[in-house]
Amino acid sequence: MPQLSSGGGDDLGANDEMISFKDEGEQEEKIQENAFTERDLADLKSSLVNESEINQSPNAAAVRRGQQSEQRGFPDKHREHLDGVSKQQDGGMYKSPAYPGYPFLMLPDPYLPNSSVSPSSNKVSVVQQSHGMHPLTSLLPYSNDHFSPSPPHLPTDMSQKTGVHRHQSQDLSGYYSLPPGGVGQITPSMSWFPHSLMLGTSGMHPTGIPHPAIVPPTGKQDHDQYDRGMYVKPQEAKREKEPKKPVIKKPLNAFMLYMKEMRAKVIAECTLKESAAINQILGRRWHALTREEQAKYYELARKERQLHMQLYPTWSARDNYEAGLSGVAGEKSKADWGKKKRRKREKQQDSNTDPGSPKKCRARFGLNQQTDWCGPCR
DNA sequence: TGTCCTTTGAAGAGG
DNA sequence: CCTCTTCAAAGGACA
Repeated sequence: MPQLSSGGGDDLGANDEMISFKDEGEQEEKIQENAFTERDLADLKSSLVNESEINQSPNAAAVRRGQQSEQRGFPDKHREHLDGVSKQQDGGMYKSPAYPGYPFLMLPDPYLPNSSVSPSSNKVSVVQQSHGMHPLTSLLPYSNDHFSPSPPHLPTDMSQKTGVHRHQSQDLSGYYSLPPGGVGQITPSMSWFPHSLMLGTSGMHPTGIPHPAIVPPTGKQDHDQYDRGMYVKPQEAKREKEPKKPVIKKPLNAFMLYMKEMRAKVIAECTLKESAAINQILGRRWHALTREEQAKYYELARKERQLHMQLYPTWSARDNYEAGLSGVAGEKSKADWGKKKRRKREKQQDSNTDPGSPKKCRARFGLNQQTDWCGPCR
């Protein structure tokens, strides 16, 4: 139980990860530049990044405009910020409006179909609705009962914060989607409540909790049929009559939360729809965020994990390793999982022999021994 | 129809 | 303990 055992130390992420985080940011950026030969896309991406820098965090933008070099310093910054957040939690973390697009808890009611409030801009809300849900609907609480407005494990000042943390009770939410029309069923025994207030009264517990993380083990468990398991297409309604084990999905990490919120905005801005490209943009934007801005997501992710753990104390990420791709716990799925695993390993090996696998060399030798890296990686 | 792509972070497995 | 792998979201692209 790393999350719990680490308690407050868990905070916003492991420090050691931040090291790799730094590497990624630096190296991947270069990779991306090379990988994306399509000029327009590259331009679009860079423009988006710049734009986001300008809009969201002028400071970060200024720094970043110097580009990659500053990213080398980011990890330190980030590490600092993590420490700072975990120990201080205030340090301006939410004091600055530097990130106006983060009113997670400023939403009057994300479930209101025509809610005009959007996380970042008005135009985004349109897109969000087109996605069938408000990106921030995922931030609605599983149940307020599971968390007091000011959980003891959190710094006390967190609950005293204005803005985001002023709504701590809502903040302590699940980040699983809850589309407006998603009063659908998760499983025959589960119903989903469209409004967070309804969740608030719940005695939702692992046995019968309609939790957004729970999705039916369909062949394709996530994308199509369910958005975080929350809505059911007509055909799915039939399928779900068959008793199946619900699949509890992993809690979203900080970056995933960020992606969920910002994806619609990026899509709206650039009309790109390809997730791979969008994710690249989001990845760069993520790096462009100030530590305070990132801290919000780390904090949310931490709460998400804690809540997830409270709701599903017996759940383990390993469950989904094995339940795997099909979401069906069984021999077949295990076999499929093995196949995929094998495929990925093959790919890894290929990329190993293949020039240009920076991650490999970086992971193997570390940043400080770049002299040991192969040429392309260097 | 299923998988890949692409991102970061968390967590589990294995050496 | 460290490294590697998988999964989480997303939707177009592709075999």
